[in-house]
Amino acid sequence: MEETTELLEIRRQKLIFWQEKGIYPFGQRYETTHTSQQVIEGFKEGSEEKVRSAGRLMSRREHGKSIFAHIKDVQGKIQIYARADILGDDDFSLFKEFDTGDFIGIQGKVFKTHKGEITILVEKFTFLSKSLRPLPKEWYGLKDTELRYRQRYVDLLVNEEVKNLFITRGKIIKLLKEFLDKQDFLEVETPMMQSIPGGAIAKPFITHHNALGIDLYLRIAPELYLKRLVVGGLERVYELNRNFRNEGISTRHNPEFTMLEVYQAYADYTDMMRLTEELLMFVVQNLFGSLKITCEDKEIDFTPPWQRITVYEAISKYTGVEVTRLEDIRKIIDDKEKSLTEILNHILDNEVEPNLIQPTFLMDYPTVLSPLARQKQNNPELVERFEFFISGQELGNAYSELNDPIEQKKRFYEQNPDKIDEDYIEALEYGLPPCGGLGIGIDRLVMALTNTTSIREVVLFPQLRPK
RNA sequence: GGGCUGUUAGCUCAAUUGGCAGAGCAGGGGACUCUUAAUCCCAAGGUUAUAGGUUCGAUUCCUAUACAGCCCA
Repeated sequence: MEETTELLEIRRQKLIFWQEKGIYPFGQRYETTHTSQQVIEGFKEGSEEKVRSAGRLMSRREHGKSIFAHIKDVQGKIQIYARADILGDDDFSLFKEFDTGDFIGIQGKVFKTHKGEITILVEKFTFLSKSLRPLPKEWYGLKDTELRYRQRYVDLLVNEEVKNLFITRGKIIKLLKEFLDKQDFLEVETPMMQSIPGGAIAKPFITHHNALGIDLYLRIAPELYLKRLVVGGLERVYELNRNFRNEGISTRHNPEFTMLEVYQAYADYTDMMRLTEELLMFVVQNLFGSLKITCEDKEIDFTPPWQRITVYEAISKYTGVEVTRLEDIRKIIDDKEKSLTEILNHILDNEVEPNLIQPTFLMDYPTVLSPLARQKQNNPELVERFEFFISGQELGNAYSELNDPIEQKKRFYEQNPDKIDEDYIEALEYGLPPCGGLGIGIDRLVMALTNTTSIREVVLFPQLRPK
């Protein structure tokens, strides 16, 4: 697989050049005093402060006996200025051999150029690491989506907005945890390898444990384990981590995706609505300094209370057909081939959800769709459940948890008599307090908050077919 | 799974009706001590995704494959 092009060959030769000069071009630790932004923020006119900084050489402008260049660190870029009369002819000619992409450490005093850019005058430099491959020109960036996903490191390097998006993703996750931690929720970790994949309806990935001699499934949801913890007296828990579903890949689905699940004892789905509002309000306010953001040319206002509408009300509103019972949806689509749940999902996906632009709770789902949710006391056909939507996208799902082990077993049986998680039923038999549960799809939340339309843009290394 | 679109130099993009495959930047050589998409001069860089087919001649038309993107189920 040895790939040789002229460009790679030239860089290999540079490697040899440095070694012949007695410089090993894969250096060691380098102590810095300033990041790029600290240099800029700390600048005082006339102070001539000496700094040590390090970064990747991103551009170069050579003028005979002087060179302007930019080095880049995680915070940004800082201009550096090398002159033959400062470095001496030998070191200056060495400096000329740096390629864009190389990591260098520099030491020198800070000044402002005639054009007003804060710049480090290079008095000493250290080779930190050689780049053996050419970088795409930053000006044009890297646009080829396939290359961007396969070589995300290059994407991050040359596309500033991509780097910023993933920094934002990190902030969102930090803020979510910060809010929940303040509310006394305990972050926990439950098995990703499960012998019965529960908590959702989806095809799991199968793996094998050699020592135990059994097949295991990568989890499709952590739900049943988190509720076991509430049985065990951990009254407020959350887990924010990966789920795996062996299904199609699309702009909204990656086989592994990140989910936040929260459980709160003695609460119900109305508490989960308030929790959702407060949680997202906290995140959005801290991230943007406002509760209003622009997403796909539309202003989204996170100010609570959000719209609350039942599933049947929403269907009636958006199709114009009065629906009060599940069977009524056959008045909208009369397809004998399709089950009621198929028709319902079709109507919700196509007629209802695209209209839910402002944050909206769509509530009170039919019981047949929700085997883990508690029925409404005045109507056992419906459960206390909501999904919430922003920009027409489903971002989360919540319910008053079903804590009746007998009813739960019955519902599992109706769903699939061959795969009943008896241990979970047994846990419920010990007693699950009334409990509200909430799940939020983190990738989709990040998409909504960063105005992105493909999940691959918010996952660092999206799944692709190997080349 | 189905449909549509794309794949040309390291990167970003051209190429007329089927008629010598081009540019900018990067990279190489040279000039230049305040540039910042530096500038100026010179030279180079290609199995047009892959495999076939039609044709005197294919980046261009056809078939298949691979990968990707968008839409649909």
